[in-house]
Amino acid sequence: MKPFFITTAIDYTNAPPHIGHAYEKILADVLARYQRQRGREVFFLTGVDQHGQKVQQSAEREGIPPQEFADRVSEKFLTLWKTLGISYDAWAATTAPLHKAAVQRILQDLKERDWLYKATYSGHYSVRQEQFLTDKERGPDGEFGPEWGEVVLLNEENWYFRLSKCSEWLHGFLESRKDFVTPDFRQTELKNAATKITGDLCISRPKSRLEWGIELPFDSSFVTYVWFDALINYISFAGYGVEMDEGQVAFKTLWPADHHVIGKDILIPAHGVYWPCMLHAMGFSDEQMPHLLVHGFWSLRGEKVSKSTGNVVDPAALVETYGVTALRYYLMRDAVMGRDADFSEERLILRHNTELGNGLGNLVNRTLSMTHRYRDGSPKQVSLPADLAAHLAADAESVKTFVVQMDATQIHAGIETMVDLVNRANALVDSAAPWKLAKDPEHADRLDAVLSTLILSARTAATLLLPVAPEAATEILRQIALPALEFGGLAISALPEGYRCGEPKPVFPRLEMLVEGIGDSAT
RNA sequence: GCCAGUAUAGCUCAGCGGUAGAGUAGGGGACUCAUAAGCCCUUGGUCGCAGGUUCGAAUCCUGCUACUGGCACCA
Repeated sequence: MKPFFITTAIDYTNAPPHIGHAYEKILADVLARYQRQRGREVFFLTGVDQHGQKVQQSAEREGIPPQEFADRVSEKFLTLWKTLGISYDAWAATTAPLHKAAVQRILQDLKERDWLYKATYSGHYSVRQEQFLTDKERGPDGEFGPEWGEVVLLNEENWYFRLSKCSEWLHGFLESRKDFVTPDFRQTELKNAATKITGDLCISRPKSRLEWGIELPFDSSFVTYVWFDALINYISFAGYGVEMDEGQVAFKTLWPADHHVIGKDILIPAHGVYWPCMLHAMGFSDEQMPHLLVHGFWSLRGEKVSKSTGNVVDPAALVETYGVTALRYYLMRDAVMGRDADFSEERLILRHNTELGNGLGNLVNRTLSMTHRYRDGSPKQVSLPADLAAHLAADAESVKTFVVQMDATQIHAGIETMVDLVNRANALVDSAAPWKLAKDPEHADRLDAVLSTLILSARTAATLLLPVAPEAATEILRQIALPALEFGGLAISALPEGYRCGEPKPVFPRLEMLVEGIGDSAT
């Protein structure tokens, strides 16, 4: 089977990471970990977009070289991904020589096949903002507002990609590949929008305006702008257009990407129109087109997260306060794939304390505690009575359901399946009442069977939690002294020979609400 | 303006043609292995509004309202 190839958007190194960046990477990480757990080889690519005007401007403001500025911000992302346990296999930094070489090779090839041409654009240009203005920027009076400063009429030469040559192909493609985009309502949106996107795509900036980019191989007075730099990362870092050496993963075995995980803001037109058209122009067939997994945004108490309102949530601070387990669990649990979600620390704490602490954590704790108290950690091997066998059979069904849900990228649903399994196990503890069984020697076998069943259920629950909360799930497995269950393996209804469980210790300490929330800087 | 999405219990959401559901929060009870957790029972809703189709609609259709988003020749 082809390796599972998953990418995220590469983050722009102009501003430090916020909760949305963290969410996207955790999302991709959970899917990557899940696939590895299933035994599939995984190539998980993430990275940073380091070129561009804003980086150049920010660096100038601080009086340092753009590379230094980009590296500094990149470092913040790298640190955060380490904190969050993002298990990426490759790091796509767009200033890497390998990437530059691939971009230039692709541009040269497209130029030779007449996909690129040079043309002059003339329009209103804001000297202060260093950008061309459109009618959208005009005020109600039809004039450009004072925020643009001096506006001049300017002619500028640039290189263009013949996007319009692809429009017919794109429409056909979106018609035939119904599952190009997940969720499907995004594909509908894309189809409607794609028909309105006409004209060609400007892919360059004159160096007089922007130096911080990859030089066009056939015209040294220009750098390529945004998309032919950033989007190419998905293939350049997978080995496309790069000289192969020993350690390089062969591009052909990886492509196409199983998921480009992106936010809804960059679907149209970048990933939904430009990217497939670029690939098409490069000679990729319809079968070689990747799949887009589009996620929603997090708002903060119903408000859009934005720097101007100061309600940006710093993921590093959240980890500091609540721990990586609670954050990863909450973000995956409360956001329905593809839809927007509202972030609140109350809910983060609620999810953690009820489902993880009271539910799973307590199940593990009480199970191990009783196993030690009544059986010195080693339940005797007995054949299971019908009710307990049925309980384990239900667990096996839950695993199947989980696999279906995770394969469909419905992570929130998968977690719910885990929670259901835990609730069933907790109910079993009460209905079987081991503390009563322990008082009567006649029920000795029954007690062994119940404890074994509970340990096996806890193991299954920890297995399902593993992709979402690897640290905590690993700790549970350590305490119950069993390896994770293998997906697709046969249901196991017995503990191994000579089994002895470890000492229980709370894995999910209760979280308390702080008087002042992290996102409350405005108050 | 065009195109979508959402509107169901205080909160988060599921149901998508056949007598209103889950979790959580609130109330009550029995228990004691456990992170005063867990278990059982229970109070909460004229399913945004108005029409229509149907024997029957939260579920399909039409219109309206509110909120969210995409697009509108942004190089």
